[in-house]
Amino acid sequence: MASRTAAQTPATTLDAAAWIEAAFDALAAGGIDAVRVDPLAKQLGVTRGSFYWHFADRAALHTAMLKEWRKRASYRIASRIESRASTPDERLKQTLALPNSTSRSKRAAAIELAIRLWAGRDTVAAKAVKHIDRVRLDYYAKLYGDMGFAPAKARQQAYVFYAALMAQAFIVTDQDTDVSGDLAKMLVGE
Amino acid sequence: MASRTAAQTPATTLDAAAWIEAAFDALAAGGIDAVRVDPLAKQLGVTRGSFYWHFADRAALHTAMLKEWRKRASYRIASRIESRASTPDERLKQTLALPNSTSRSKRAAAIELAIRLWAGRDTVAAKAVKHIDRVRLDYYAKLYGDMGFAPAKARQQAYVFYAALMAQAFIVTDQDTDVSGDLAKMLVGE
DNA sequence: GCCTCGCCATACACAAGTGTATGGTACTGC
DNA sequence: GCAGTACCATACACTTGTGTATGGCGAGGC
Repeated sequence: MASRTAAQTPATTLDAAAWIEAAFDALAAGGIDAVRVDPLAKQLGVTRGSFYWHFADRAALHTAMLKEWRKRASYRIASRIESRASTPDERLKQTLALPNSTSRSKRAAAIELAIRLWAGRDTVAAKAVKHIDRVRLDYYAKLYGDMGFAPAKARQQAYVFYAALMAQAFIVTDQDTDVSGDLAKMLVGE
Repeated sequence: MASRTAAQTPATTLDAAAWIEAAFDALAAGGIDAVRVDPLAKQLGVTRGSFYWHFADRAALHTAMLKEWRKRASYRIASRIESRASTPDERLKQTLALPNSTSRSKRAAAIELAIRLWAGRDTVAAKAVKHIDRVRLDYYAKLYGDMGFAPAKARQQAYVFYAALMAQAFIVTDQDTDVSGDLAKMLVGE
């Protein structure tokens, strides 16, 4: 639908990926209802004619966003599983130590929020969230299992770990009290 | 602005509180951008004429919602502090055991999500979230302190507790795996 | 029994967004 | 060098929402 003959993109033209990227910006800013064709076109410097070339309608963009989100979230986990470079507890600590004050991380947090709110009224979005949550929880549980925890206990630890990780994105503390280090000791270092 | 001569409400007429309540429904369903005058009027069975009697404009409703949310969230914590009926660990367990599958709890969770997403672009909403998060964290930290934890450790425990509590509302697990009991043992019962 | 006032309906002008139809342009392969 | 095609602009009809201005209607006060 949006594949040129060669793999080149002349930088003057747009492809579906550019629309999706701008759509994620809008999603982070104002939820799924803010993902509108006209504002996106203005931000991209084109008209709606471009959009309706790449997508059938607004709903098509929304489903494409969900697909892309699933792909990225799954890929991120998969690539961590592949890179057998460190011990499981170090991996958990590294995950907790991910920056969460940059604009990039704030965008990701807002996207997580928006998609979860979206999932409240859209079954497709709900399925995507449920799937990704399972992938992540399975991964964390596996790491805790590798650390020696029994399966049931590892799952509980994974849940609390995941909760703390998400909370860093959602809970607004005073001056970003550096809890990541404390959390690492509590949840991993023991 | 919306006070009758007597405190009676003839049940045929509306007051600002009814609008705010419907606004929270819309907020839970679709975020702050879904809080629109016309759809609210249709749901309430009246026209916009009623709305612009009680509120100056749409922004006035939004600020009233924030004020109401702050009031309720603060009141909930305050009333728990007042009711010195049980031990701190039992209070924490009771908080974790709150139902989270009912439509009422799902609405509350969606409101939390929507307001936090809203806070990303509205400074007033951000202040409200920051304030409520501090109130809640202070309360949980106080309970952990009463349990014997040192202040710093109590704050960390409170953070993880709050994170797990919020995660129950945000994370979508398979068949509502009953983690609340396990969490209580992990986070409170030791 | 009128008169005020709280409350809501109606009507209007305006803005923003959707989808569609159609035309234009630049690059492609042959 | 020409036809085809990928990509985008333009114009149109339609829908939804905002705010405002004004009119109506019922319940009490005097």
